[in-house]
Amino acid sequence: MKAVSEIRKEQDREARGAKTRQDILQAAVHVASAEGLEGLTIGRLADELRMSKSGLFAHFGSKEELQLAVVSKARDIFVREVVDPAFKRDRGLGRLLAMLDEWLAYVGRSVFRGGCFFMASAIEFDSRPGKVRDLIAGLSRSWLDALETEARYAQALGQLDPHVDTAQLAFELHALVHGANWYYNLFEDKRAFERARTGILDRLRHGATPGLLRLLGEKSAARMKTISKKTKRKESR
Amino acid sequence: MKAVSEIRKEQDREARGAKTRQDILQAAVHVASAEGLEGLTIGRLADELRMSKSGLFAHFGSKEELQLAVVSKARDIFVREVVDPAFKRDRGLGRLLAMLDEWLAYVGRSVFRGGCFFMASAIEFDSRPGKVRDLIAGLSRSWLDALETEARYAQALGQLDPHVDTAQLAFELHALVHGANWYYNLFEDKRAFERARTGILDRLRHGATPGLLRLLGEKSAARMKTISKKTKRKESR
DNA sequence: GTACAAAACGAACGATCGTGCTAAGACAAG
DNA sequence: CTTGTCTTAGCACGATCGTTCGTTTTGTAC
Repeated sequence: MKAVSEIRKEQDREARGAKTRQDILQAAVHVASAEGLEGLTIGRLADELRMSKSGLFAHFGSKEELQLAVVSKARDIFVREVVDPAFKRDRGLGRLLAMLDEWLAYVGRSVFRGGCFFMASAIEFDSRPGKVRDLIAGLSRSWLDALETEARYAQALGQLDPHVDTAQLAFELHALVHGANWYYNLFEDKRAFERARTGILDRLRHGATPGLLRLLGEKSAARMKTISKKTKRKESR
Repeated sequence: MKAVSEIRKEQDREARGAKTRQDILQAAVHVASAEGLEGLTIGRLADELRMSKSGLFAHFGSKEELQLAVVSKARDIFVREVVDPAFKRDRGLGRLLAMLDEWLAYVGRSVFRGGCFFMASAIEFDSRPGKVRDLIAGLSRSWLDALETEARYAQALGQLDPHVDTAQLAFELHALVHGANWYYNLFEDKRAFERARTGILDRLRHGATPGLLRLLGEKSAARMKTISKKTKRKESR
């Protein structure tokens, strides 16, 4: 057992160290998104933060622990940028659409330098067993499940045809955003997002119940205005 | 100008060296698909082939040249494994479907250890300017265009509704295979391919002309047998 | 003030990176 | 056989990798 004062002291220390740790992770997450989790280097990171290699290293103890911390940090950013805004919407079709829209927007505003952090790290680690891979796979699974869960809510709420295979739907919606991330980052072409959104709306419209189809139509029309107005003319060359 | 004999001699040398070069690239392409093009290391590769680092290095002159050669080699393999089989089919919907099927099959039989080589390297290099990135982007563009071209043929042949936006269609088909590659390699779950194929057939059916819809239905039924028979039971848990 | 613990540092470890430089071996031309 | 060219090897370079170790700095408790 520790005295109160000792605990107090430790908390202060931790708070002080935690500040540095967060600064490190903030920088690390952006380096990793551009260079990959394996390309992320302790020396390079220390230089960027004007710290000593050993001082930085002491916060994590091993490179793998650093990578795990970076993935967790990326998760926090993803939650803040995508999940939280979307979850302000009511459950069901509205939230599902918001999740996809926020996700596309987060790719589009390049929250991470190298596109969606999790798509990049998933492909980097998918054939590299270990804790890092497991963590990435788990987070990816959760997000995919969250999409499917929302589709099920939409069914329960009568917004989506109950005959629709929600796992299939989640797979396809996910694939469309994946495709947009790929297209946008490789070709630097913002049309990727229109394409993805068109696909998403088609998938959702396909299983929408007649009553809610109008609702969806309104929503989508309102949202599409922002993006597609300028590019629509370009497309009809 | 060179004498005939000199040219003859050089060709022999080249042929001898080219054999070694091909052996190197064969190994390199598989290492790169698992570890990434940047993770591919000259020393590691030399060990694997029981060559000296410098002897191997002399074939390329720089790491970037090696990477470029590896990407070209991967292209050759992709052509042999996917493009050639698909292009035996007649132009139009048949070939388009064959391209996607062969592509999925090539991902499924893990021609490269780390999933589809080009998806992995595209994401690795998309935020890393240089010749390698340009080469990958060019090849990706060609393949995407090839999909769209075939869709246009399908329209010209009356197999596909001429109102369908072929660029949009190609984007979505590509995204579905992309999604399957991601899902399969991350979760090691072969259902990825059923999902992708279901999505692909939905996309094609959507714009199919009434006459050819029956044809498509037959084709898809014949092909689906092979894959989904065993997994269909698993799914209905 | 002294005592103590956490945080950060500096220097070095062995390993490996990409890349040169030089020489040995293989083989064809004269 | 000599000569020249191409292939492969040997060796070393400076840099950087992840990691360890002992020390110094910093800030709080007494």
